[in-house]
Amino acid sequence: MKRKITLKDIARELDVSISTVSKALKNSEEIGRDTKDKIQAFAKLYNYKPNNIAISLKNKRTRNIGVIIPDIVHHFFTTVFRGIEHYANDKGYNVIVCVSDESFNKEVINMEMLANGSIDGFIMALAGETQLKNDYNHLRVVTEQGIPLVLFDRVTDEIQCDKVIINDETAAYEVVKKLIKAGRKRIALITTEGYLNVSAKRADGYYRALKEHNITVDKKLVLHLPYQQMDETKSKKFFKDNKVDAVLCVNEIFAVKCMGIAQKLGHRIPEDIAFVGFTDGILSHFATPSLTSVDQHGEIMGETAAQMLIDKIERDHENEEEEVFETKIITATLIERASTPEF
Amino acid sequence: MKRKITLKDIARELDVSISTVSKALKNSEEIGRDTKDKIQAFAKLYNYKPNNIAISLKNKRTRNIGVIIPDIVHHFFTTVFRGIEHYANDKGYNVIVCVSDESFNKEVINMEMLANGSIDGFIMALAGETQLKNDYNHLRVVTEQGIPLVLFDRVTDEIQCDKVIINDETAAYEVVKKLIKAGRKRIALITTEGYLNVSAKRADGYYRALKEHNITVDKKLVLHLPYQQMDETKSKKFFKDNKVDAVLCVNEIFAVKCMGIAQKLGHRIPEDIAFVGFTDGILSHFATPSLTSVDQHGEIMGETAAQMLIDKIERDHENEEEEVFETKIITATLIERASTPEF
DNA sequence: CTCCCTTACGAAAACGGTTTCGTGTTAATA
DNA sequence: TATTAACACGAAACCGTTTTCGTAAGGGAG
Repeated sequence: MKRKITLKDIARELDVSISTVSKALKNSEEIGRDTKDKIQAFAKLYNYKPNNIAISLKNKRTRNIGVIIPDIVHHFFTTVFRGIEHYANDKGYNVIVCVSDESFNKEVINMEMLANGSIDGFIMALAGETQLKNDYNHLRVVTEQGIPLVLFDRVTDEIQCDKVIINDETAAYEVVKKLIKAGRKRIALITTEGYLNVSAKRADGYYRALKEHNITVDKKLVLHLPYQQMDETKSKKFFKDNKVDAVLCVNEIFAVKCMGIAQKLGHRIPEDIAFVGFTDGILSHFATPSLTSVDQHGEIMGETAAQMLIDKIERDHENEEEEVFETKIITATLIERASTPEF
Repeated sequence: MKRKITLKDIARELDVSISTVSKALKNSEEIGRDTKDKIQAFAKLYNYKPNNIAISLKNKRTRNIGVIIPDIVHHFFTTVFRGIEHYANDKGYNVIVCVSDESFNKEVINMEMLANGSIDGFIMALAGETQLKNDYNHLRVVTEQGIPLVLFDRVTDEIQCDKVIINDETAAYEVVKKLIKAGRKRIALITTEGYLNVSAKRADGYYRALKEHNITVDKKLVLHLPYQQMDETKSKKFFKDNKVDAVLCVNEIFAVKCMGIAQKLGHRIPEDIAFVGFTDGILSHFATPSLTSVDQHGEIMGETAAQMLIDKIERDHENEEEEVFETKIITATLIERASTPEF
């Protein structure tokens, strides 16, 4: 087993000082041609690579960024992650991922683990539980320590930091407007239980569109389902009890599942009921009929978040000017497929 | 901005030595009650947390593990990742993820980046290109340095290390056997182009089942499609040209897409054609009809891999006994749904 | 009073680098 | 020949810990 070789090893073998070796490997002008050649050849021969940890300690920079997301087996979050990973890798950063499983405690523990020197900055989407508790102390602690933080998608106004979100409210508004223009009168909203920032915003857009077109909101047409799982009986009852001609769902699972239920009840899609979902994932493509869906451009969100974070990390080292925080808004786009009439 | 406090800061403030502070915070018997109380109180007040990087440097252990996978927007890999992350987190390890994008070069670069001290061990699934090139030198370099490595799913016999795989061959064999028992005569195989270890094994199982039941293999019934995307015209032609009554697909995308094509051509599923896919993901649940699929138990694979790796990492520190490598085989199970007749 | 053993703490090396500054040698210049 | 600048390199501090070893002070025994 060949243990890794260090500067000290090279110095000893070649009978020079450690500083000389260090400089020679950085091709410093300070070192003579012959000595440099000798050292560089030796280093290459023995495949010398500097130890990242030692460099991190010295520079107080790890070139790692920490990503904390609620779930990883989830199309949108993995898409964002891909964007982050690509951008970060390009810039020479590695990504440490922690999954909060929507749990407040896990989120706190993960942040504390990483905040003690392991990373140069955080990118995260808040756990559902955190949003519910409305407790962001762990975020505050981290930012006060001067660790850059970028929130995406699941954000909060309580914390001053960079943010990347999509125009959820407007996107929902536009979709509902299109449905109204297409002649739909009884438009349902299927959303999550509990408090999720993004669901609430999508609902806002839904309400605004209805109001603007003088459609009175029928509370019966808003169905709340448990997050990330389906309550089959509840949704079946919903479609039996209510006459609807269009449905906006805050995610694609709800949409696809409800399309199935509606179809079984004899409704034709999109003739009788039009369906639109959020999160343009794999399900939307392959559903029957294929689902018209709001594309959140996760990869772009990820890239944007990573760019904002790395900018801040690298600027941090130059000066200590007043902090300015930005919120970037990604524009969602509607991907039209077979579950809606042509708009 | 409160910068992080160090041992040195505490020592200075309380007018004791750094060593005393270090020992006091570890509750060492060496330090007097009063001094310990004083130091511990101060540390708590100022929220002292040791710097991970410094500890890593000192201990030559990072408590990070590196995971390199071909893709992250991919149900199976994220499932495995979830298993890894959960187990690792439980044991106090963090996970650094790199995505090779199926590229040999990226895989090599990522490994080199991480191998220089950033991680204590690797868990990886080989990139498609790596399997094609059959070049595993980067893996060899790493293992020779004494860095533990666990391969999963996409493995190779060329490298001696721990491995976790599923019984792909047997699983495919069993499926095809069931289809034959159910009276199907013309069973097709839809697999990937190029060289993917797992696809090859699944094909082996397919051939073995046919042979054992004296069904002559019809090369026309084996369709090769480009990986992770669909060649629509090619597959449409396939179903027009060939009369088949069952199809085994090496992934669920192929299966769901081909079901759609077959249905459009007027075939009933499962009466005319039965479909079985590999990778029991979200698509299998929501397809119409829902897809009978081989569950690869990704989460268990991930946990198993993480357990093997961490065992090895932590054993490494105890003794330098002869290395023993294991290959653990996870048993895949068939999830029967509506795309097959009842077996 | 001396000797020795605890007790309680500090000095220093080590982990593997980077970087500042000092210095001996040589050659050019006055 | 004396002065000096350029060159080439080394010593040492530093990043934040851990850990070994040394030692001063104090108390008890003889």
